[in-house]
Formats: sequence, structure tokens, C-alpha cells
Amino acid sequence: MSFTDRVYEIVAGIPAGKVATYGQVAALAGQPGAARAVGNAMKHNEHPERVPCHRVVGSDGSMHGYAFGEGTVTKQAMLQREGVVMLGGRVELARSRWDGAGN
DNA sequence: AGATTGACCGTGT
DNA sequence: GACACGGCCAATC
Repeated sequence: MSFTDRVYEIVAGIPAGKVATYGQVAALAGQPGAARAVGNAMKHNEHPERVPCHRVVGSDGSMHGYAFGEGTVTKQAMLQREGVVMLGGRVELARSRWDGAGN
């Protein structure tokens, strides 16, 4: 069980209609501050069907990239399709931020 | 094992 | 609000 593996499990636990920040996932993985490592894991994501990496955004709700589809464009589309509120290309973390528990 | 990069984050200008 | 700098962690060359 490595850091990346834990990240995959956590991201896989993010419910539809909600999103989590890299730093948040990193903290839940046991490494607060390893936001970059989380992004790296997403890029290396070997289980796109099991790990909804599109539900992971930046601390500001902004998105940086996406290993599939058209990239950030597809990412936004998928998020909106899930019911996530978007403002100018950024996710409204105030409403769609995943609490990491049961909310 | 050493050096470099990357889907980050916070702060300052 | 946009751009620049440093620090952080993990993976890759």
C-alpha cells in the first residue's frame, strides 16, 4: 500500500456532484502538503474507471489538467454533468467541496 | 543514488 | 486579478 494507492482509494470514494482538492486528498492520504504528489498520481492513474480523477481540482476550485478526453475542457463538462456548480471555469468549492466523510 | 519534472499551494508584487 | 518565487512530495530519467 503506497501513497499513490491510498490516493486512488480516496478519490474513488468521492461521491458524484462533489469534488475534492489535491491538498485535501493528500491530507486524507496521510501526507498533508503532498498536493503535487496527488496530481502526479492522477496523471499516472491506471484505473480511470475506478478513480474519477475529474473530481479532483485545485485549492481554488480551478483545474490544471486531465489525462483523458480534451483535458480540462472535458473535465469541466463531466463535473457539470455530475451536477457540480461551476463559476467561470472554476468549481464552487463552497458548495461542491467534498467533506471527505458523509457531509 | 543524484538530479529533474509535474494535473500543487501559499505568499508577495 | 495576473505574474513570479519558494517549498513540498512522489515518480521518472
